[in-house]
Amino acid sequence: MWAADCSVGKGSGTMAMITSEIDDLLQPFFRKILLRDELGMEEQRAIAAAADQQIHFSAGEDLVREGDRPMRSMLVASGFTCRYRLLADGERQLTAIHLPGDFVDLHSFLLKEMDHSVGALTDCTIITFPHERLVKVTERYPHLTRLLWLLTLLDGAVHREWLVGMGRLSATQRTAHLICEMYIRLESLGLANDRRFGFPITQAALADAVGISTVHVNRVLQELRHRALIVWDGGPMQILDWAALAEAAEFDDLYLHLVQEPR
Amino acid sequence: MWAADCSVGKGSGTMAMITSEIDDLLQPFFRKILLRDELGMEEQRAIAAAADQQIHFSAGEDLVREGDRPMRSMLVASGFTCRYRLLADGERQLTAIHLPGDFVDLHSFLLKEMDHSVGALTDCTIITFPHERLVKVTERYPHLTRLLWLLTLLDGAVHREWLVGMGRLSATQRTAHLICEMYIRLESLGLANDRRFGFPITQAALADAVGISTVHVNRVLQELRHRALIVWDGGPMQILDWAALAEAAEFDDLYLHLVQEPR
DNA sequence: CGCGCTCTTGACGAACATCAAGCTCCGTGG
DNA sequence: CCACGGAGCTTGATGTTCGTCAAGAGCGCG
Repeated sequence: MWAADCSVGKGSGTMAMITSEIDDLLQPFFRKILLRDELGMEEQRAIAAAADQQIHFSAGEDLVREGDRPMRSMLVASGFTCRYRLLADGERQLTAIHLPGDFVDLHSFLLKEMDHSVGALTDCTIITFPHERLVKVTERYPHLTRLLWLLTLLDGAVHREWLVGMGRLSATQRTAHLICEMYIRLESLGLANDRRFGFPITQAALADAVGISTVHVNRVLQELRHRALIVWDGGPMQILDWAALAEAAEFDDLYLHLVQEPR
Repeated sequence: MWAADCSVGKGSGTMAMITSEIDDLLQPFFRKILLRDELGMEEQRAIAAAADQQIHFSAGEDLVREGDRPMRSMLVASGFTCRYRLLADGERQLTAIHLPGDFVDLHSFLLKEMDHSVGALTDCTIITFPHERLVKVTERYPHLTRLLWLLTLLDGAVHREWLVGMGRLSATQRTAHLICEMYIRLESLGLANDRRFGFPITQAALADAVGISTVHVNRVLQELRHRALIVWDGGPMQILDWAALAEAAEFDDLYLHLVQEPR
C-alpha cells in the first residue's frame, strides 16, 4: 500500500545556500508571518542565519517518518506536503496539508519523537533548520520565539477546524471546506487569485484528507461540479461560486487568524 | 440547544490566592511538565508568580467563547473542561477534553481571538494567568517558554490523533480510544489507577466528543460492555481488559509524549 | 503495444442518523 | 407523603450516507 512504495527521501540535491537564495526561499514564510504581526529586520536575519540546507523531494517521498527523531526542522519553500498517519489495515489519514511558508516539523523541535509522518504531495523544496540553532533563537529572540510558537498554534487551529468538519459535516461539506481553506491560505500568500489555484493532487490523496473512500470522493466532486461550484479536471481548481461554496461548507476564515496585530 | 442554556460564567467565587494555595493548585501542572522535562525551582516560582486568581465554574458554564479576546489564559486545577464549536444547526463538536494541569486557552495568549469556545464538563477550578505576565515569562525564561510551547504542541498531537480516529476508525473504536486516552492521561498525573477513573460526563457529551449521535453512543457503550471491555454505569469508568480495549482502538500512547528529556 | 495509475460507474451492504416512544432516577413543590 | 416534571438513558423502526466490490475507460510511459 502506502508504506511500501515510498522511501524516506534524503531528498535529491541537498545543497548549501548563499544568502540571497535563502531570502528568496523564505519569502512565503516572511509573508505568512507579516500577515499576522510585524517582523523586524534583525529577526528576519536571525531566521535566515538559522537556515541550513535546501532539499528537494519528489511527490510521494517522505520527509520524515513516525518514530523518527529529527535533529532539524523543515520549512516548505515550494510545493505541497502533508502530515499523515497509517492505520493497521493500511488506510491513510491526512491531518494537515502544508503550503510554502509552512513549517512541517517545527513540532519535532520540542516533541522530539515524531508521532506522525510527513510526505510530499507534489515535488517540493524544503529548507532545514538545525534544532540547536532554533534553541539559540529562543534564547535570544523572545518575540520571534512567540511568532514561531504562533505558527504551531495556527496548525492546531486548522486541526480543530478539520475535527469539527470530520465529526459534524458531510463528506461534500468537508471537501468544499478544504477547497475554501486551500484557496484562502494560498491567496493570502499571493500564490493564488481569481478564485483559482493549482491543486495537483490525486483524488485518492483528497480522500485521505477528508476521511472518505476514493470512490466517494469522486462522487462528491461530481456533485460539486453539477452544482456549478467548482471546475477541477486536470487543470487548476477553479471556484465558480465562492459564496455558495463557502456557505455549503460553513466556511469562516476566523480560524486562520489573518489579522495583523502585536503577538 | 446548547448555546441558549449556558451563560458565560464569570464563574462564582473569584478570589485572590495565597502562595501555598497556588502551589497546591499548580501541582497537576508541574507534574504534567515534570513527566516530560525538568523544571527548576526558579521556573516554578516564575509560574506561580504569574498566576492571578482562582475561579470556580459549574458544569455547563462556558469559560470563554468563540469570538472573545481574553486578556488572560486559564489553567485547569480541578475538574474536566472541553473545547468545542457549535454548527449552524446547533450541533456541537468537541475538539479536546482537558484535565487538571492543562492550559485551556494558552492559545488565546498568541492567537488573540478565540476560534472556539471552552466549556466546563464538570464543576471545576481554574487559575488565571494575565497575558502581560506571560509575555514577561517569555522575555526572561526561554526554557520555560519552550515548555509552555510544548504544552500547546501536545494539544496539537492529541488533535491529530482524534483526526485520524474520526477519519478512519469506527464509532466503537473512537470511543474505546478516548477511554484509553483519558485513562493514560489521568494515570500519568496520579489522578487514576487500577484501570479505573471518575468520568462524570453525559453520554451526550461523549457523543459530541467522538462525533456521533447520542443514540449511537449508547449502542456503542453497550457493545463495549457486552464485549466485557468496560463497566460504566453511574459509577467510575472501569476498564476490564486494557489490552483488548487498546487493541480494538489501535491505541498507542506515543502521541502523548510521556518521555522525560531536555526540551 | 502493453502496463500501471487514475478516474469513473453500478450494485450492494454496513454503519450510522433520525424519529419516536418509554424508561429510570431524582429533585421540587403541593 | 406523593404527584409532577425534567434530564439522561434505552430501545425499536426506518432512512440516508458512505464503504466495498467489481469492472471498465482514458491516458501517459516504457
